[in-house]
Amino acid sequence: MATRSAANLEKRRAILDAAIRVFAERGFNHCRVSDIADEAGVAYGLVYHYFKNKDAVLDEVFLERWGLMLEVIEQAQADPELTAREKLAKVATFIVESYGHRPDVMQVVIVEVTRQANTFGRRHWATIQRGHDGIAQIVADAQARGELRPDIPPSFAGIVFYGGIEQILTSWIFGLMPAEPDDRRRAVEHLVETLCGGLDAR
Amino acid sequence: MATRSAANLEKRRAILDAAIRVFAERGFNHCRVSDIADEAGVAYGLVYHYFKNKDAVLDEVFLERWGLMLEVIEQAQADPELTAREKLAKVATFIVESYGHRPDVMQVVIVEVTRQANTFGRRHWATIQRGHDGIAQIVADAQARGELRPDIPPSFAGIVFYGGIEQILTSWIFGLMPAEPDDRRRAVEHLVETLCGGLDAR
Amino acid sequence: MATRSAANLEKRRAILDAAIRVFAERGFNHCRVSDIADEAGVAYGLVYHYFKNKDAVLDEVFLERWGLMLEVIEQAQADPELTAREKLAKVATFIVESYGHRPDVMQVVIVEVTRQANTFGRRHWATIQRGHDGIAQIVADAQARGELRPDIPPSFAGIVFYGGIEQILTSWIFGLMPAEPDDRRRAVEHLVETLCGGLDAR
Amino acid sequence: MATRSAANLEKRRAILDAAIRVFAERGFNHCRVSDIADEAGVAYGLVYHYFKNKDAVLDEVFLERWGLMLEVIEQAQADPELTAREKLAKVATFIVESYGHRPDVMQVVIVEVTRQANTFGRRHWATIQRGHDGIAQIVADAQARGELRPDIPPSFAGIVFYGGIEQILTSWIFGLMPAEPDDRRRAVEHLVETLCGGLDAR
DNA sequence: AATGAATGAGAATTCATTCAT
DNA sequence: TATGAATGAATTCTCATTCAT
Repeated sequence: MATRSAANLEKRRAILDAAIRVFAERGFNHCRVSDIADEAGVAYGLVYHYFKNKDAVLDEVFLERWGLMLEVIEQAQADPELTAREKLAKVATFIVESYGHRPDVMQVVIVEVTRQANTFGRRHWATIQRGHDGIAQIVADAQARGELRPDIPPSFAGIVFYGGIEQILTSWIFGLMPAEPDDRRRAVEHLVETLCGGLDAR
Repeated sequence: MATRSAANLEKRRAILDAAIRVFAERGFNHCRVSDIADEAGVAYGLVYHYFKNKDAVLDEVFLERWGLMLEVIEQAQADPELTAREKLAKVATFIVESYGHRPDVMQVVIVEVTRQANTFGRRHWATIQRGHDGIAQIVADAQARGELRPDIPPSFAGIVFYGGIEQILTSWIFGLMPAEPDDRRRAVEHLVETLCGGLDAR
Repeated sequence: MATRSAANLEKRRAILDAAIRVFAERGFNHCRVSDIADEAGVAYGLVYHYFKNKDAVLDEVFLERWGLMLEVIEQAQADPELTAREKLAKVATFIVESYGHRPDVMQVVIVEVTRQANTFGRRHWATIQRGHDGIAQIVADAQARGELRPDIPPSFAGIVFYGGIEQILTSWIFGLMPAEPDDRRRAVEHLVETLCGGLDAR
Repeated sequence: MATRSAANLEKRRAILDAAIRVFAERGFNHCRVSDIADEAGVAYGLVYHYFKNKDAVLDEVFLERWGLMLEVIEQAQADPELTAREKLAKVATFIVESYGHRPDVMQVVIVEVTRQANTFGRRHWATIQRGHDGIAQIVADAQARGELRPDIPPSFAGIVFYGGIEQILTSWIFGLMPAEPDDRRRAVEHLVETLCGGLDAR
């Protein structure tokens, strides 16, 4: 029975993983449900057995990954040991390394969901915002401690920070910038350094 | 003949303006060519007389506006009178005030083109990059003059700057932040202040 | 073994009863086999254990009830004690009271089978006709006895009688006429009186 | 211009006529929209140019014919020269001869619409009822004039009359009774004679 | 007897684009 | 320049049925 259930979950997982691959390769709108099924090696109808429709597959791909990110943001924010810079670096590192490990997943999350302001982005707006808000909270906390300057609205900082990361990943996704391990590490450093230290010469 | 031509250009213009309205209202993918024609008050086929296809209409909406921005960036970059901060503020102001004057145009440009990494964004990637590059150039120039710190790659700074603005506009477009004249002014100030001054307390 | 079998028949019966409910509520074509199973509280596949397919379930619902009606018609026809009017009233009463007791069953029989001339109606045409023929026989017998006029073909009378009842029940099923006990009693009286006595004033 | 318009209407008409043929031959549910288009000799999409969807085609086939019948009923009812029997005969004759001239149309109207209590029948219930009501009005008028007995509710008589005719046509449609010109003439006579004169021997 | 995962055929609908007038 | 009728490719989703366990 446990085996049965596990086998079933395996098929469901296979569909999700196949979806990530074909969504990343062809884009959500340019792949058919049958492409997912073929890639997963299952029958067409099984996709609809496990998912309400094609949208629901993408929803789950997004929510699964975005949920992990939200957890990291929350942990970072709540960690009393870390400075604001360390917290922001931790968040940025997680996102950037997510791309390092699973560029396909991050491509789907960003290209097909968060940047699709008219469709999936709008549907998941609240969830997406929880990410911005978490970053904003990190900033607000640091402002309250006097660690960061108080005259920039935290929500604004959160949006700019996230916008910056998203643009970086977009550049990687489309091969406009190298994304080797060192590039990724530097991206985090530069991002934190830019936003916290500022571009001004000292 | 001149009158005739002017009348023709008027119809062409009417189609473009109508397209902006319907693209902004329903999104490029959710409006039909006939919606554009209806909104413009012209016959279906006339859209195809003036434009190769539906894509070409959006292309032109995008290129028209993005071209203006590129000019502003170029002018700012080349202006020897301005500091880096002033140049960045000029660019940011142009974008932000473009949204103030024509939120529909900017919504179409951002939501339907620059954020559509798989379709229009990819097609116009080179053009979009010219914007990032212009900003990068402003940073590079300032670094060479010792006005900005030299250890952040200018191209990186350009991407983060643009990513930040795009995210701000996206928030405005979807009503997640107020976009009144004062909000827009402050957004520019905060953005420049964040990126140049940094968030760190002094 | 007997207990086992009884338990099994109970499940089978539960499926049939569930089918009647969902067929009546949503219509045969708008309910899935899983709806029947859910309503019966059994697993999907069990429906296919007891029935060849979805059609077979409806077939049985129909045949079960229509068989009862055929028996009543046969009994009425064969009863030497009854006049033609009494026989027709007996048949009409049975149908009308079937609706009184089990409106769901009669709805399914009429809406999903006898009126479906292209599908189930056609399949069960012979069975349905046995009803018309039984009524025709009642008329023919009465004509032979001089009780009814001989110049109306009995088969024709049977069709009109049945068509009249079916239309009455259809009106009830869709709430176009009240179907309270008194309405039902009067419907029988009026039907027999109309067809035998005629509408002409005397 | 008139030619153009006429040509267009011709195509529309061709689609309707083709639909009647394929609906009659295969049944509404068993034919695809492409069957209609093929039969009409037009492209698939043209069906959707002239009709909202497949349902709308059947709706129009029904309404066109049923409208004619309603006119005949109204005329008959309003004609002061006619007796009730003559009025009912006129209505019955129109229906029966409609079948004589266009058995395909009447088959579609009855089999695919009026008998489809769960789908099209329900949608057009109000329109269908106007037919029953018209007949009921004929009966009511005659009762008021003392021409028909007053103790049978006119609405009831209308339902039985219509149910009788529908059942007759259904028998014809499925070849269960001959429907030659003489059969049709006799059907009208027998129906009127049965309902007005009654089956009782005198 | 009982379960429910797995299969895959089938059909409506949309809409960009063409083209005759 | 202007019209809008005509074309037909493309894809989702449903659900009856099968079958391994």
